[in-house]
Amino acid sequence: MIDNTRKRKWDDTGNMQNTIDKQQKSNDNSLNEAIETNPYLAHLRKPEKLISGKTTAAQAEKIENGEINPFTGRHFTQKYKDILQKRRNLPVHAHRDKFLELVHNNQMILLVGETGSGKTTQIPQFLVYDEQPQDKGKMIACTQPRRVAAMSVAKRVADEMDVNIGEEVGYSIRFEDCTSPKTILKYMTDGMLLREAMTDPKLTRYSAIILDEAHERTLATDILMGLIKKIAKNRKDLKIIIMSATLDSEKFQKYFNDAPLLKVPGRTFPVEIYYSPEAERNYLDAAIRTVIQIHTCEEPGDILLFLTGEEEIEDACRRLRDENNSLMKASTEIGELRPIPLYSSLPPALQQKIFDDPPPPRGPGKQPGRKVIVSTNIAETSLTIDGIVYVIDPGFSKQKVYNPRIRIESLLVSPISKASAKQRAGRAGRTREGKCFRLYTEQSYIKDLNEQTYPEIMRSNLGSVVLQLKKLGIDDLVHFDFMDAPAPETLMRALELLNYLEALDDEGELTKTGEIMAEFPLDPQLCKMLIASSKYKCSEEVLSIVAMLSVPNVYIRPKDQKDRADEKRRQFEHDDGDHITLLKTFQAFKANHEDPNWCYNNYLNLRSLKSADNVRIQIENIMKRLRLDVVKSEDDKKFSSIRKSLTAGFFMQVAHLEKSGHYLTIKDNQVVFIHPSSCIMEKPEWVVYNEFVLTTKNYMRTITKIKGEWLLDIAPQYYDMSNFPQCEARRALERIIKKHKLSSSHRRK
DNA sequence: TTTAGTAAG
Repeated sequence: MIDNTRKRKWDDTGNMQNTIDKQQKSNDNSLNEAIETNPYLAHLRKPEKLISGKTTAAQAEKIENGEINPFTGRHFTQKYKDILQKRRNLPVHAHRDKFLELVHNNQMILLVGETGSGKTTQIPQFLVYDEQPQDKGKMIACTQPRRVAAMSVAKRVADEMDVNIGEEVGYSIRFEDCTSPKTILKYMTDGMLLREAMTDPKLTRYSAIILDEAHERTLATDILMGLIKKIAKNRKDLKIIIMSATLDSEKFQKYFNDAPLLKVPGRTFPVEIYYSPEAERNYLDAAIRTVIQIHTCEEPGDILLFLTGEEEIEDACRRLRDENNSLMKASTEIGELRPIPLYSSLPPALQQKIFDDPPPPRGPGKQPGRKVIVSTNIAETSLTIDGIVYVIDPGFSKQKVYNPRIRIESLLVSPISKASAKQRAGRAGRTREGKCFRLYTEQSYIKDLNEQTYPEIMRSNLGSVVLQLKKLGIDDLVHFDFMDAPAPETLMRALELLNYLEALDDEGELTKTGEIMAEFPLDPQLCKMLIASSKYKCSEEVLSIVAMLSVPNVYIRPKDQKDRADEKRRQFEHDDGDHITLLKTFQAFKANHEDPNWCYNNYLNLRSLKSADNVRIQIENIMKRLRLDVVKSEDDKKFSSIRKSLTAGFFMQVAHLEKSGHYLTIKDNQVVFIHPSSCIMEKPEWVVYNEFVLTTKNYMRTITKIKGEWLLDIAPQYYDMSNFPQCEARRALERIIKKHKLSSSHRRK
């Protein structure tokens, strides 16, 4: 078979005479010469060697343009060659030499590349050709904030490099390690790299680390930045590249010791911004009005409307459907307006609808229809939708806030930042020129919006983070080099929690228990509960409960079928409380062989349950590795053992029933109520709760009844009467102590 | 008598 491409190649490098001349030069070298020049012998060629850390774009491109894949020794495929041409058109390609020059002369560099610049796929490859990590037995890591991104980019880059995914190019995310000893380029979630740092504190297996999407400032990215900065001092051979879309470059440069900054333009279309002339009283009304205006007056093109939450989104969709019905009745010309909701808890099949084609015109020559996607800020970063031409931005989103004084994380509808507003507007310019309607005044944009959203580390409970940092060997948290330091009070709260859980001793040193706890990808309270369950011999059951507590709510309750859903849920309920209900639900799911129909009929979220199953397997493996007993409890003691384990982890989240009939939380005496979703109907004297939610009232959600004496037995360090405020709970506990002393002295007699 | 922005380990 004559292969056309090879034939052409022969003619191109052509020059048969030249080849023959060369072959005649020296008999000794003739074989080598032939291998070098004869394309039919190309597979015998040794790939041209690049010198690590000293390559130029031209040298690297020559190899990329060649016939043999330097990483596998195989012939490049036609598919590779096709993709290569497209890669060369990416904006980042024009900056390859500049990038290499910066990498050669600096340990750390910052790279800002707008959407469509190709930075996430190309920069790691530029580095692979330059670093030659395989010769050093090392890898290059590129982190992503999200699992899907790590996975899909890795697959794309494996194609681009003409290798099999999981071999030279791989990825590593929770539940899936798709790498091999051959791997030289590894995409991974930022959290995963942080996990690796716990066993390999200097990250010795990497010769270069790329932190991508740094502007998102996830908890893990922030910690990694501090950590890597520290590692860099002791590992001069480690290259570090911080990449992001829009980045507060001055702040980043200052933090990274004035590292040089490379800017790469993106490939997007201009978006025209329109502001409201005056402040809107009700942004939801204004948003719906704007949708209708666009639909009736503007050119074809889909709309993306940002709202704050599920309920608001469903409500807006309903109203838009009504509006559409009246419009269609009023005119036969106008196209259909089809609202599509989008938020994370929506079942995947419904999420897919955002990619459907817009509705067709209602007849020949009539106006086409239009999709309007009504979304949370999931569409701001996590999901990109092509075909959006109009964006409506009311300027709000739900954001997590943490109040260390009352130790509560809650969600609050808050104004977005300028960075967020720009990101939202950008969503209109992905396919062609677009428009963004901001439902606030320009004045308000300039004066009221913060430049950047507060990073997560400043808005979160840091229990887990502090445990991880301790495990990473960071002893002095107060002086750890955070880009933005969390509030001292937040750190104090975390240290206090870990001390009470006996993960840290009074000097703040990690204890043996703390070492074990840090191994689990769970909140400290859940870790403690698991460890205790081994002692109380019910770890099989507690494992399931922990897994169920670490996934999104499994109980589905559609607005129009509440009663039926509640009735179905009742079959799993147990008098001891909601934790046991979770256990029974999970057990029923397994007993029914994870059947999707069974889930559907019982109003259970299949996705959540499957994910609980995955978590459970992972946690069980960690327990076995740490030699913690995984045992099934004896039936007669089962539920009290489980409740004792719960108490061992959550003794700081206890409420006591007062004579008034209200619950007060322990020590800080907040009035709290049992969440209406709880299966507990009568009011037990003592309850532990999993979380505290602040809505119309202060609610405890997912609660279980316990006994006062357990608190004294299991957590004497917290229930120390010499350090306990006066209150009914204290008096109740003192009565228990007295009774116990009495009965034990009776026994002694 | 009623919540859930997003993501990660």
